[in-house]
Amino acid sequence: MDLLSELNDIQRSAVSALDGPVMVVAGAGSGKTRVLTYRVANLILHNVKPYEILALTFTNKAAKEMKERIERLTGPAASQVWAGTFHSIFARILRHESEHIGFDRNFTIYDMEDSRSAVKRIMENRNISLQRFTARAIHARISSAKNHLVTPEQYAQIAKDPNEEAAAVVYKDYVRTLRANNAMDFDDLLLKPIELFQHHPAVLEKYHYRFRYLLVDEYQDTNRAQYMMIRLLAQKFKNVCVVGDDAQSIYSFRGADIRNILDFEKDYPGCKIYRLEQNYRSTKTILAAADNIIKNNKGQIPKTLWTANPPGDQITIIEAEDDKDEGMRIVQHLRRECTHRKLDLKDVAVLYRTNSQSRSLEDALRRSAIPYVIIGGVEFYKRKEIKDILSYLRVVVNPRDEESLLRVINFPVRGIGDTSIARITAYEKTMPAERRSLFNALCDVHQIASLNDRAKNAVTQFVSFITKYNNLRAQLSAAELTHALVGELELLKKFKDEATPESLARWENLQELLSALTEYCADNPDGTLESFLEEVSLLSDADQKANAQNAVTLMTLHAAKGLEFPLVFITGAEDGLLPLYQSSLDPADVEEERRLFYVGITRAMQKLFLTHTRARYRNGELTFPVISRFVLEIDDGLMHKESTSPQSASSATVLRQGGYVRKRDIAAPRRPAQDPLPDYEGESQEHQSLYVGTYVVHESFGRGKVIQLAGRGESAKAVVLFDSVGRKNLMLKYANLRGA
DNA sequence: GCCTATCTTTTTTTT
DNA sequence: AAAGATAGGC
Repeated sequence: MDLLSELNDIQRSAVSALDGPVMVVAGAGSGKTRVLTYRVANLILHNVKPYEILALTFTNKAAKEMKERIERLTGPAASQVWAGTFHSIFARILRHESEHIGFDRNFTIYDMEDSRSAVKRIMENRNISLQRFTARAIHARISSAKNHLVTPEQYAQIAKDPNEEAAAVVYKDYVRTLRANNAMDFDDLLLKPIELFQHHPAVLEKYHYRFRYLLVDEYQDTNRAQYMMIRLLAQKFKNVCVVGDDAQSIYSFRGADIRNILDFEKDYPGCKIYRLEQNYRSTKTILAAADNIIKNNKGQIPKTLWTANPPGDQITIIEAEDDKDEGMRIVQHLRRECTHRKLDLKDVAVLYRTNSQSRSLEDALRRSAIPYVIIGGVEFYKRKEIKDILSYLRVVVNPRDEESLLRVINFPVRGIGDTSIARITAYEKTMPAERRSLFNALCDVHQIASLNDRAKNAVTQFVSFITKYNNLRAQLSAAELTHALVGELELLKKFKDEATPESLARWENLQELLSALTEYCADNPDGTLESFLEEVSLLSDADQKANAQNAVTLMTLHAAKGLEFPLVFITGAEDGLLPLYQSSLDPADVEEERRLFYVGITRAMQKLFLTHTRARYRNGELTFPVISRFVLEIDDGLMHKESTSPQSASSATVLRQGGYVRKRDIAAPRRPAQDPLPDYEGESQEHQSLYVGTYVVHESFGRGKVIQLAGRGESAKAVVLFDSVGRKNLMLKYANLRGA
């Protein structure tokens, strides 16, 4: 077959260089997926065994699509290629090699919620103030340490401030707890294989031969642990091909290290480097705008993307009144563009920075009866009623999983409350170490003198319930077992009887879980309950069921990575959202936000819209954003502004000098950075003199400095840092502040 | 032990 | 706006 004729010169070289280290620097839309799939196909055609090839992708969906494409090129043998995410591939390896690292092969995979709740419990046990340090922050530090391959011991040594000292203490306990629970968190799925390979050279050797050829997609978003894993696996044969684009690195917040791509040459001397610079996806206009923006970042690998595509239409900037209006305008343009360009709804993506923005967009689409799918958001498997059932299943599979056990021990309510649990855990502490676990303590319930009979009975019943299903695993399929378990708990009946809209939604969700399991068992005849639970834990947002119906896609900018759409709307192009306020202080963070915006823009093939609002609700508070600084980096000639709606004709738009729209008569002096309360209707006259940074006097708290102002009129609030009592949140209506 | 009403806090992206 | 924490009634 003439595989190579469908590629351009550089793509062909990258696909043809079979042995040795290869890096492909692939700009947006330059056909990097094509290179990856053709490369695998080419390896197979050159008699490399499909099962000796490991392709690590960013999502399970990408892996699945890649395998399908390879299969089309080379035939059914391609199904033996190892393709998947780092997490799912190494979870499989860990189960296989579990005896080497002291875990049982049925270990549970903890998601962030589980991990956080374990951290919280440890903090409570250690009497670490949850006021001072949130479980969330401590867990974030632990996770970051793990991603940078820092052990608890090392972390304790380098801990400087009280935050890090607290985290160090918790980190040690946390590692112990997870081991005791026979559980691993997401980070462990990367860390444990490294430990395994480092401590068991023979095992590593086995995988050197197992995975003779390595391919890594989205290399710019790998973290130190992933980097180390590749290095270990590639050590022997050095057949490693990485593909990435430093301009699209958007995951440093979870440890991704751009150095991995920048230093590839140093790490793999003699490597071949190919640069894909021809973009096949977007119009000249869209590509030029993307380039305008990204060149404001320092420290990029220099490259010039070009395209043979036509110039296409200008980018349209829409200024909406508020988030509601934003949704309506998008609907209006979406309809028009779909008609003019003969596009389907599935050709349209609406992107946003934060998940919470999806609400107003959904409302608008629903009102207009336009079908849509949301990628991510509150995921199905994270909903309470679903997680409760999954927790039961996890306990059935792994009774040592204490997080799940605590979640279900009193759900549905069976009279085992906090007091009983405290008594049981007190008993647990007296147990001999080798069989000490919460579940074993429950089994010993009759020896716990402090427990009353009612609680004892409830515990006995609960234990026999779990034991029964634990034994049934051998006879029933995953779907049958879950059906029986849900039936015995009578949850469907309970939800139906309650008959509130929420409980009916739960009923539906539960039914959906049961059908998902049935489907899973049909697709995977030898799929176990364990494997189902693993698959569910490692699903990513982007793995969500393919867009079967013809519907508009709504998702975050992060989730859009790797995708393309003829028509793209990027919403909330406002300072505070893009870049996000929290990220706008550190220049390195602003650069990452800029790359995120760049990723969004380069998703668009034909036509791009950028929307921003003059007023937006955020966390229940009305804010008045200005247009994103990133939009102002685009050349004026590449965009035009959608005329303002009639009702806002009098609005004073804040623009940079020489901006792309100039209302004839706006004088609107740029409002000072330290803004008084917005005062459009003349409300809140009484607080006109209050600014961020001014000092005020409160009757009982004394003198303080205003550090934040929010809301207006009746609901106006201020955050004040008092000399005596520290930070306070005050309602201006009641606070009675006076100037100092 | 459990449920409800009422604060209080949060305020990002995710395998 | 929504989730979480706390307090008080049954």
